[in-house]
Amino acid sequence: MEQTKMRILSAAAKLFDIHGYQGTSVRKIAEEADVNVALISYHFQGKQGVLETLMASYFETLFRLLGEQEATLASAPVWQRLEQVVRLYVQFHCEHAAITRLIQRELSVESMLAREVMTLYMSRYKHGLASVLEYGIGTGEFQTCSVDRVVLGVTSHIVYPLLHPQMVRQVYELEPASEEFSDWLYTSVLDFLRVSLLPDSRSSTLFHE
Amino acid sequence: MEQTKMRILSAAAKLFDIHGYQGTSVRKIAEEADVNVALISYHFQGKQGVLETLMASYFETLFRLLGEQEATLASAPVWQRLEQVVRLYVQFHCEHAAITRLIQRELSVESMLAREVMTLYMSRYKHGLASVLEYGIGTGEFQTCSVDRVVLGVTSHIVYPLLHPQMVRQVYELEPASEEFSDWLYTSVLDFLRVSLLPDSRSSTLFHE
DNA sequence: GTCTATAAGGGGATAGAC
DNA sequence: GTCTATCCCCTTATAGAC
Repeated sequence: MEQTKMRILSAAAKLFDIHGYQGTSVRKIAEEADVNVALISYHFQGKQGVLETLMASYFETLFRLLGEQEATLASAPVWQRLEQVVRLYVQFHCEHAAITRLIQRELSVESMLAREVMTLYMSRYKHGLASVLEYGIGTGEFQTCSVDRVVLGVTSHIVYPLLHPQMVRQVYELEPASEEFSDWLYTSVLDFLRVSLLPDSRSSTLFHE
Repeated sequence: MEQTKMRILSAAAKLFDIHGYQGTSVRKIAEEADVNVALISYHFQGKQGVLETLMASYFETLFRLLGEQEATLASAPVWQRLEQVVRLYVQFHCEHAAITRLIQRELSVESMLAREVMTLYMSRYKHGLASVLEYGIGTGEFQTCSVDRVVLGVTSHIVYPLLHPQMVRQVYELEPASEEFSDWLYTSVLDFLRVSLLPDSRSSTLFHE
């Protein structure tokens, strides 16, 4: 049943986030989902299938949202488009913090199981931001700079705090899942982009080749 | 024997980095170290003891280096002290990239084994950077800002690329272990700090409360 | 300090009944 | 689609010989 698959995915997302992928057994997932163990293999061909399904659905959702936005903003001024893309990235990561954490963590394991699947997703993931930056540089509205490095800077800013929610709670006294946190992150990243991309900025070699 | 302990620690650091802590078995560590399995329990009271020893030695080394630097630079101008502290952090993280990756990854697991041990280390870890910033703000040489947020920004910048060495290789065409990468990271972080801390910067709300 | 042998348990996956 | 029972492998840790 479709409901069973959803229960398994929810339970797995929760436990993978708390204990890590390797630290979670299919038995624990079944228990948390209140579902028989064998159903995990039946519906997802095993534990790795659950992970891959989670990742796929995460990225497909992000790409769908990016596509929808692209359609409505295609002719808007480039800075406004950048603002909207950044807002989408920040909100998406915050809303799906647990899976973001899971993906980023597993991605840092060199012998990751689903590495081939991931490289494809990551390339489209980067392109969502990079394409707007490249367009702005092309029209001369943005300073010439290394797009790759700016994208890495933005990603670091957004993702790193999500990787350590307990630190964010202590240091920021902000709930990582809250709207305040999301808003603050959005403002920070835009400031960073302003400094990196807009001319009339004071002399800085930041992210410029 | 002391050599045996070192062989185990080296092997464990390598395998934990490649496969993750949970993904590495004591048998594989023993094999990689060319040492009998039982010696891991004998010398480190089990697998977790190896992890804790690695983490402890990592932080003790960093804190010792910070202390030595503090002693020689105590009376230097604050911006120069900041430069030296940042250089130390960047170089240290790059030189010990594998253990940095391991620690940051395991730290993002909510049910991490050695969490109590870690919180103590992390507080001193942050203080190394924060103390210089606070001093500079106190003398009025740095703009008033949220020290915690600047420290998080710096940490994100340094650590995130190290978490994804394969991405760095593709995107930057730089070897994450190389001196060029370390130098670039140093320059980037200093630029970031200049924008965040020094007055006469163009209007930016970045990291200011 | 080092080794062998073994204990005691948990892991993922599946065959076959319903 | 769901469940039970089971297989087989690998895990960590340790007792006891050397």
